[in-house]
Formats: sequence, C-alpha cells, structure tokens
Amino acid sequence: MQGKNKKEIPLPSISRLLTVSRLLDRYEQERVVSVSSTDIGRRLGVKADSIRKDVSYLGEIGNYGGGYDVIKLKEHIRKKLDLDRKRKLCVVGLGRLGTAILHYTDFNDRGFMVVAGFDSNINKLETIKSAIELHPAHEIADVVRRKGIEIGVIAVPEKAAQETADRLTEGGIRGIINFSPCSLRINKKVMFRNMDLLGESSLLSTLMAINDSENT
Amino acid sequence: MQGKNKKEIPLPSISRLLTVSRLLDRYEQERVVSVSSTDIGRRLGVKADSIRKDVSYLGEIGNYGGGYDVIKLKEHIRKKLDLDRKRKLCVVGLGRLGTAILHYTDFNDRGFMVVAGFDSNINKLETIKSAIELHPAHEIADVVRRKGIEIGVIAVPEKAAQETADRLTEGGIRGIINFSPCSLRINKKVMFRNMDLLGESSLLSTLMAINDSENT
DNA sequence: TAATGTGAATCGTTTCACAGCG
DNA sequence: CGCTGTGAAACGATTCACATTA
Repeated sequence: MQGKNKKEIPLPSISRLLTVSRLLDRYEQERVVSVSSTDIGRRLGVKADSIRKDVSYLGEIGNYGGGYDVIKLKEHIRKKLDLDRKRKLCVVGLGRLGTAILHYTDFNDRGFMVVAGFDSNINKLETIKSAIELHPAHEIADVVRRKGIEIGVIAVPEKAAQETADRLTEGGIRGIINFSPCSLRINKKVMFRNMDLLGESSLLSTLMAINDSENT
Repeated sequence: MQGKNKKEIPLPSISRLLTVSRLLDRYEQERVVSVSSTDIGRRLGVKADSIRKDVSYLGEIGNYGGGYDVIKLKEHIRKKLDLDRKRKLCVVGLGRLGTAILHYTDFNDRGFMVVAGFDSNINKLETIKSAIELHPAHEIADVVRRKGIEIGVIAVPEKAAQETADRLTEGGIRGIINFSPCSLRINKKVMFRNMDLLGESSLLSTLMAINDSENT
C-alpha cells in the first residue's frame, strides 16, 4: 500500500539524471555555481524540457528565476537515487575482458568495490596478479553469500553464461551485468543490464545501413 | 521522396530482431526446423505478440498455420537488416579494455574486421603483440580514411574521448561505440552507441535501491 | 526578464484481441 | 485447431506551451 514513491520516475529519466549527476561533478570542480536546464541539455545532447521534467520527478528544488544551484541539485539527485551507497561487486570469467573489468579503477571512486574474481580455469587464477581475491568458479555461490556481494559481472563465454547467472543467483546476488552476447533467464528479483558488444556492434551496423538507405 | 522504407521499423524491434537472428542460428545448428513466436518469446524473455509484430515489420513470411521456418526467417532478417555486410573496425585506446576488444575474436564471425588499433602512448604500441596494425593516435584520421574503416571503438580515458571522436569523424568514420563514461557531441551523420560500464553499474545500483524500497 | 515547473498534447511502442489461414 | 498477422486500444515518454516566480 506504500513504498512506490520512486517507481514513478521513468527509467530513461533515471538514466539521464545519473549522467546529469556526473556532469554536475565536473561543474563543481570548475567552480561553476549555477546551471540552467538549457546548459545541461546542450552539454548532454538532450532537450532542455526533458531535463526540467527529469528534475521535477525528484521533487521541487526552487531557484525559479536563474537556473539550478550546482551543489544543491547534485545533492538532491544523490539523495533521491541512492548514489552514495557502496556495493560489493565480483567478476566472473577472467579472460582479457574480465581481467580488464577486475582492474577497472574508476569503480572505486563511484561506490563500487571489486572484491572477488572467478574463473573455471584454476591455472588462470594463479597467473593473474591482483590484490583482489580470486576463486575457482565452483565457489561462486559460497563466496557471494559469505562476502555479501551484491553485483555480479558476467564475462564468461556464451556457453557458460546461464550457468554463471544461476550460481550468482543461488548465492543471493542482487544485480547482474551481462557482457556475454546472449539473453539470460534471470530471476525477477535480480535486476540486470546487458552490455553486449557484439549486439551493439550489429545494431550500430544496421543503423548505419538504414541511415545510408535514407540518404539515397 | 523515397528511401525511408526501413526507417519505419522501431529501434527496439530492430534490436530484438537481431537477438532473434542469433537465436535462430542456434536453432539451425540444432536442426530445429520450425519455431513459433511463443517459443522465441519465452526463450528471449519477451511477449510473443512483440515478436510477431517485429517480424511483421519485415514484410510477410507466410507459414500461417505452424510457426516460422527457422531458415527462412533467418534469411529474411539477414536480408532486411543488412546482416551479411562486412565492416572494418578500429579500436582507440589500448589499455586493458581496448586490448581485450582488439583481440575479441567473435567479431570476425559476425561480419566485423578489426583492422587497426591506436594509442597515444607510443611505447605501449610496441609492447602489444598483435597481428593487427597498431598506430599512434595522431594518425587516426589518416588511417581511418586510407583503410576505409567504418566503425571506431573508443576505449580511451574520459578526458581524451571527445578528441578521439572528433579525429575519427574527421577521418570519415560512420559509426562509433563509446566505452568511456561521458556524453560525446557527435556529428549527426555518425551513428553511435554508448557502452558505459560505470553508467550501467550506477543505473543497476539505483534500480536495485528502487526495487528494495518497493518491497518494503 | 529569464528561467523553472507542470498539465496537456503528441509521439512511439507495446499489448490486446481477433480475423485469417494452413 | 493452432498460430500468424495486424488494426485498434493502452501505455509510457517526450515535447509543447504557458503560468509561475525570483
């Protein structure tokens, strides 16, 4: 009967607000005090109306006359979107891509702690130098549960992806980022996002083809 | 007055059709002859209606009574979405992520040829073993033009991303995949897709938070 | 005056419901 | 009868237009 206060923010708005938040970080560093929706929109390649609507979902801000106060707006977004929460994250599949993600330092500055890596090839675990704990893949569920890991990044080959998702879920994972180029069947309680390079490349290629045929 | 025959397919439909196409590859390997929209939908986590609508954008297929012929449908999608086109691709920024992408072999099976890598650090170019030609970053525009590279993958640090996009565009690139966590201003003629791990992680985290507060 | 905040109109996608066909 | 193909309805997001306020 209660608790859906945030559900009402449309997903595209949430996504834009997150990028707005990052933009505001930069403005803050540059000691910019105030920005207008037009400024933000231009910088992000989005209509100003959209930005205003997005902000309005957060609840009122004020400063009717002259743009948004950079710091206030930033705080507002942070608070409403739970941006200062810290989450533990693990990477499954330590090929080139997985290893790159494992060492992606920007995670740390943004509230994510990479606390474990997994691979089914035990030899591989020994060759990777890393301050992060590495485990064989069969321990996924155990380690996820024991360490309270909330997010799992899947960077395994296509064939192993579904199995990996199942193990993560078994360990009580709460979110998954899937780099493998296949659709996973994932428990409804677990949020997930796909980051499929092959898929995006194909989509891009098709968009290019369409774009061509339009300008003919 | 002509040429917008494809524009009418909504982008989400295109995206789904591409995953359908991959699913059909698998069915074909498994010697499955016929699939229904319900099969596909269940496998992909999508409503069957949606699949039927998507397919209908391609034009008629037939087989009214009993599902789709796997091979025919596959061919149909391939043809309409220009899927057997070959595209040359380059990777800019040869850190861990860029190098992983550079060596991503699945590209080759799906119509993409990785033909060049760039990095601003010349020393790095020498340490990377690769069959692919590597060049210093200042040659981007030249090489892109000379080799007729159509797609550029940006895997450089945030600060260098806009400059990279500009150089690629200068060389006549036609599509960009941007892995850097920032919004690029890109010429309208150039199609692009963002693959922002930090952004997706933040979005996922926020979705998780919302999901929590709903089930309270 | 310059910008926000927001109902109302519009646009695009999904879902529904059922007619059409093998 | 089962499953496709598709207009029409429902839904969700964006854009518009303007009242509102420093």
